[in-house]
Amino acid sequence: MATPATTTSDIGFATALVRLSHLVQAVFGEVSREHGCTPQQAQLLCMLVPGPVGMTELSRALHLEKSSLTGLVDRVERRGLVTRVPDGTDRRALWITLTEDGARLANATHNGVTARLDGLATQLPAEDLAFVTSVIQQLLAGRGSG
Amino acid sequence: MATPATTTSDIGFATALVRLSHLVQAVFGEVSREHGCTPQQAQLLCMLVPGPVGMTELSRALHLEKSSLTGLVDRVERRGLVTRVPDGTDRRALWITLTEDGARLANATHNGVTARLDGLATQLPAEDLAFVTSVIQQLLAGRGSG
DNA sequence: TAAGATTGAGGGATCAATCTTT
DNA sequence: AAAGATTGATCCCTCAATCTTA
Repeated sequence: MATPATTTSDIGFATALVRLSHLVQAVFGEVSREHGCTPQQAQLLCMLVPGPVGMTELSRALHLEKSSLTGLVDRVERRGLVTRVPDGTDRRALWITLTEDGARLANATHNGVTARLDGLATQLPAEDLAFVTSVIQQLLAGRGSG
Repeated sequence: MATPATTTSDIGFATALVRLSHLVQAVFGEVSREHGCTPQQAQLLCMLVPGPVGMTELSRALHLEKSSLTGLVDRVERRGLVTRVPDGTDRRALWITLTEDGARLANATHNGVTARLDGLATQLPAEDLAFVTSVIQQLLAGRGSG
């Protein structure tokens, strides 16, 4: 396990987390913009890759209020990336489904974000990378991973 | 250096970063709400603790467009947490200054967020914490630090 | 009553255009 | 023309209230 040289400005753990969070958000935003959509729209599309999902489950998965999701689906549907499909048995419920364009965009942005984030760690020894990933998982498990 | 037990669902580095980012954002939001403001307002106030700052420098520090900052300062000024002070020599420029209420809120939220994030790592051995912090710093240094 | 979804008000972000001062 | 700041249009979020269906 390599010991990284401590830089002159030694920031605390909390500050490091806040800055890292900003970096991740920035990467997500950049990649999405390159593909002509917003990061929120990209997140939504990626959730739909395995198959159609209902509004309620989507709002839980994306940690969004129902009303936020309504607006988000509105805009993404307007762009022709998803469609609202009525449920056969429950007339209240809707299934959000990817169009072909939506599926293409979902894959492109997911691959882009993953590549860019993994690319941040190319300088890092493989075992350090694995260790940090593992520690982060522990932190997430300690809370609701929210 | 302790080796954390690998959990059954072994997620990748990129996914770990995205989830961690969500967690940090959530903590920031919770603490700010407990203190009666939004996370963005809290961030702004914290920047002003050392002393008054100009609009242009603030927008750089917060990674915000000038227009976003105008609106943010508008709302925070309406709440009596900051004031716009004209520059003596340049009649275009403004200095954003904390009121007493603003300074109180800035300190309270900063301490709250730091405590909560540090609290996430209480289960972690001290040397693991230091190592992870150091690795994150390396990642940040590799880019523009977000 | 409860569940699924939408609407409306307000805070927050970007982008493009604008206005004043330098 | 360039710099400091604001305005307007659009997207995104929360919260509270509402409408329909179960």
